[in-house]
Amino acid sequence: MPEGHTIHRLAEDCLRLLAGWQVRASSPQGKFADSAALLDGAVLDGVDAHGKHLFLGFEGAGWVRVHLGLIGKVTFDGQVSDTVRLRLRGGPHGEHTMDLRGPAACELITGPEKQAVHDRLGPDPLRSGDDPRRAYARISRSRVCLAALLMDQKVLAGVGNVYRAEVLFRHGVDPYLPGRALTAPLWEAMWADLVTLMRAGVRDNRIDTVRPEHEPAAMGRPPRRDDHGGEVYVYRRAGLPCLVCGTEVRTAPLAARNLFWCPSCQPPHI
DNA sequence: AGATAATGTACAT
DNA sequence: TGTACCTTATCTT
Repeated sequence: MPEGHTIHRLAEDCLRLLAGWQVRASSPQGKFADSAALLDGAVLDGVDAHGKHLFLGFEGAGWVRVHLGLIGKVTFDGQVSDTVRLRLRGGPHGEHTMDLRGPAACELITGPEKQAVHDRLGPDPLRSGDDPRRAYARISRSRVCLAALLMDQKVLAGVGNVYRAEVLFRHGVDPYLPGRALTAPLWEAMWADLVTLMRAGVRDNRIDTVRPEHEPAAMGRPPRRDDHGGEVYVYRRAGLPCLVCGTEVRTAPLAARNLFWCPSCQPPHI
């Protein structure tokens, strides 16, 4: 379930369960075996997350950069499996196991290489101190539509297909609005909303975006949970009635992903 | 701007 | 058995 909140939650979990102790590192699936051998016995001494990149720091050995891609997953349940790219076992008595499966990237890098990743990413709503005006400087100069810009990690880091659809809906913004037509106050509001939504996402380990007054219970509808466990307005709800106005939610491919929106709550610009 | 490849799982047919 | 997927790097137009 990889959007930015997942990665920041993983960083917290790794810090809590594994950091500060020597780890046993292995690669049952094999692809990371050489690097795992270098890490084996090192102390995990730092974690970091920026957008959808997770960094695990090992004393004297550098950083492991992990990107989950579309299908990567991390579990802490210790189930034996031969599809595990990287297994870390640690904690005070070696009782915690982190298993990484199917990542798009898992590589051992240096400090400067880590910095180069930060340099090519935009501000992240989950990194306190990141400046939303850096994103706005690019958005306000672009003719590309907002739905594409919100997913561009050079513009804004951490937002994926769910948060882009939901933040556009929550602000009544047409996904096809060109970036240059977005006003500064509206961008400030969308950023502030992303900070709130994504922090809740880290806390709950899932994406919930529906305001209490639109919860199915409050609307007299039966309770509903979407496929990924959270409550959302439009993501993957194509053809279903909008939770606010009842209009059918629409879908269309945009920037290689399925976009979802409500044509009456998010009316077309001009 | 679009098409494709890569990786693992879950759910539909 | 097929297909969708909370992604993106790398190709071709």
